[in-house]
Amino acid sequence: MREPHRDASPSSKPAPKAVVGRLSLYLRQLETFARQGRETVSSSQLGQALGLNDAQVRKDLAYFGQFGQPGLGYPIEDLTVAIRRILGVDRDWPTALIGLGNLGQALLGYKGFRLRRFRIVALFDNDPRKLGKSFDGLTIRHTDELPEAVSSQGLRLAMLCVPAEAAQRVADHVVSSGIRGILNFAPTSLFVPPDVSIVAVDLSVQLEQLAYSVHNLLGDSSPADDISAAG
Amino acid sequence: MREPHRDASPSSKPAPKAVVGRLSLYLRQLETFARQGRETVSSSQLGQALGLNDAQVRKDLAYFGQFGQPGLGYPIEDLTVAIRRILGVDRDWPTALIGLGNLGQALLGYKGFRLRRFRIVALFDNDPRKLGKSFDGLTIRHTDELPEAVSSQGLRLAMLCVPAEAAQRVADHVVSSGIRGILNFAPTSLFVPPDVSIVAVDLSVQLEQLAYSVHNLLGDSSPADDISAAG
DNA sequence: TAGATTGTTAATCGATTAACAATC
DNA sequence: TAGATTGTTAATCGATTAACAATC
Repeated sequence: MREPHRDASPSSKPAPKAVVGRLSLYLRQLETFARQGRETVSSSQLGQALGLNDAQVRKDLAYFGQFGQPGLGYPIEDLTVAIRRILGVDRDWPTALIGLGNLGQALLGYKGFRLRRFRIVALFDNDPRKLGKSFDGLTIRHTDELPEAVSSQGLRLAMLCVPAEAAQRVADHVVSSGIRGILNFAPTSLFVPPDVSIVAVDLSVQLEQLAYSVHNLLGDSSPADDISAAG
Repeated sequence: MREPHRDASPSSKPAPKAVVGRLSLYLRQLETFARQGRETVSSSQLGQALGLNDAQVRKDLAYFGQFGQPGLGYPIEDLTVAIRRILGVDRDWPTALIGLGNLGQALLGYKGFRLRRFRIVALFDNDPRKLGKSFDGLTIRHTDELPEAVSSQGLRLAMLCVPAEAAQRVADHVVSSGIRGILNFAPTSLFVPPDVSIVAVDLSVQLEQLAYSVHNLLGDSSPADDISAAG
């Protein structure tokens, strides 16, 4: 048996957003290592698997506590449990899906979310042709019914897949219904109060970044021959 | 008539990745302004619409040339054209979609890509049950046929929607087939040669970031009452 | 013990913001 | 002209990497 780690938040500094993003990557990689039957991992091994510097791995983890043992590395099982708790993915997240166009319907079927305990338990759309239809055992309701659903179903997050023109209006309604986190798939910037979190998934922006680098960086000159990693 | 801007790349410094990402946001906002009939915009107006600092807007644009006029701001039409050219979205990008599970099928139907001239013109999947099936007038082929398709169809980008376990293997094949840009939807880190660009779209990581901030940042303490923006 | 590896401080690097002369 | 706004330099802020004593 190992000693429990000392403290889940030893320093008072809040973790930067970039650190939290990497925490998700660490979790996923640790799960992969665990499936391979490994029991410990060093910061350099974990970093290598993700294309990150070993010092960065140690520093990131140190934001949240002391999880490793000098000379031995990090216990995979314990660290996995700790990161799940830090991220808040050690419980279910009842989630509303708003907007059932192409993308919305796909997200509904996407297994990656279920795996991570994000449960889509309510569907909303204001298109009269869609109201009342069912997907996956869930009936599409009008967003007027959001506040009721938030309290009766304990909704905490919403995935927003509505057209750009409607996004801010719907977001305002989502927020006033009591939801505190929005994953925004609409291609537009949203403004929300500071006690609401928002994460933008901007597919066109990401494709444009790809186009830029293929177009500008690689067409003519080519850099050194190392290897680059990306999630 | 206005003077043309002086140079599309006046400084020798390469643009940081973050700047390129914001360039996409500027482009989208400029298109919105243009639809509203506006002809010029100042850095502070553009920044405000996106939740960015005005100095940052000016500095970002200055990486690529002199587009504005002191006292007047930026001409929307000209700047739009310039940014499209810089990003490389002033032309079609023939794109392969690899992996036609839930997510892949949804991306095929997603109109946002077409709007931006990313054309999905070839489908690949190695599941025997899917081979030969058609979507949207395109027949699903085995990835063995990728090299041929790259040369005959001029494919330049690939969207990778295969399971995590297969992703690296398929990516290697995609790269050896001559594709130079990958949009990776598989929840795993990929390693590619330095002359290949890769952008990760990691939905679970993004949802976990959302869970973290809802869980940790907002539950207890709440910060000041300004407003935050996100794409 | 000797070798490995952590947690953390210091050094480096890069990105954002403020300030302002130049210019429309 | 006076007011507005750019492009750019300097100041600030934050994030990454290197280095190393402490520790298993």
